[in-house]
Amino acid sequence: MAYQSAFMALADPTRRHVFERLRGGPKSVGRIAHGMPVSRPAVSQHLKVLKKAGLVQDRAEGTQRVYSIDPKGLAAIRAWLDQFWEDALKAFQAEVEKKGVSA
Amino acid sequence: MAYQSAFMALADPTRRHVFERLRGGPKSVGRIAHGMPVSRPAVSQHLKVLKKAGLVQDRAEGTQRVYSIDPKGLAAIRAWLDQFWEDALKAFQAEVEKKGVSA
DNA sequence: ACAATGCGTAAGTGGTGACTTACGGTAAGA
DNA sequence: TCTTACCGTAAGTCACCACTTACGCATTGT
Repeated sequence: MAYQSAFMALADPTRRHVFERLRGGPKSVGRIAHGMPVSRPAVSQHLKVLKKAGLVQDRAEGTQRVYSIDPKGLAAIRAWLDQFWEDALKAFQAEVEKKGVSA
Repeated sequence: MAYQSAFMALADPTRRHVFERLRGGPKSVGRIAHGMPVSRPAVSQHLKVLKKAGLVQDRAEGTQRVYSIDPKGLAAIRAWLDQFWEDALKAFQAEVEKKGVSA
C-alpha cells in the first residue's frame, strides 16, 4: 500500500518538478536545485519525501549525492491505477448501456 | 495537462476514500457520506474537487445528486505515467548497464 | 401552499506542510 | 591539517487546506 505516499509526494508541484528533473537520468542535488525557484535545502527535503515514497533512490558519489528514479514508486501507482481502471470502466460501461449516455 | 489537479485530488486520504466508494458504481452524496467519519458537507467539498479534476461526474436525479467516476481524470494520470514510465525505465536500464547495479 | 428531504455553499477554525536561514558533518584538494 | 565544496538537518514562520456548523435553494409529497 505504498501508492498513498506516492500520491502525496507527487501532489506538490515543486516536488513533482524535482522528480521530473530526474527523468533524463541521475543528477546530483546541486544540479537538481540549480535554476529552481526554491532553495537547495528545500530540494533536499523534497528528495527525502520522494525517497520515502519509493520514487527515487540515492547513492554517494564522492562529496556529492546522486539521485535517480526508483521504478518501485511508479509501479505502485500503476498497480493501483490498473486495478481501479478495470472496475471503474466496467461500472462506467454498465452505466452507459443502462442509461444511454453519449457525452 | 490535467494530471496536476488529479494528483492533488487523489493525495488526500479522505478524498481518495470518497473516490474509491464510486468504484462499484454511481452513488448519491448521502450514500457516499453514510458511514464515513466526516460530515456530509465535507464529502460535498471533496466531490467538488474531484469533479474539477475530471475524476467524477454528476447528474441530478430527483432531489438527489448522483456521482459517478469520470474516466477522463484517470486517463490523464495514466498518460502521464506511461510517458514518464518509458523515459524513466530507459534511463534506469542505461544506468544498470553502465554501473552493473543488481538491487 | 406547506413541510420535508437532499444537497451545495459561506464563514470560521485548527493543523499540517512547504519554505526560509543557520548550522553541523563528511569527503576531496592543497 | 586546514580549507573548500556539497549536502542533510534543526528551528521557525506563513499560507493553505480539510473540517465543522449554519444557512439557503431546489425538488418531491401531502
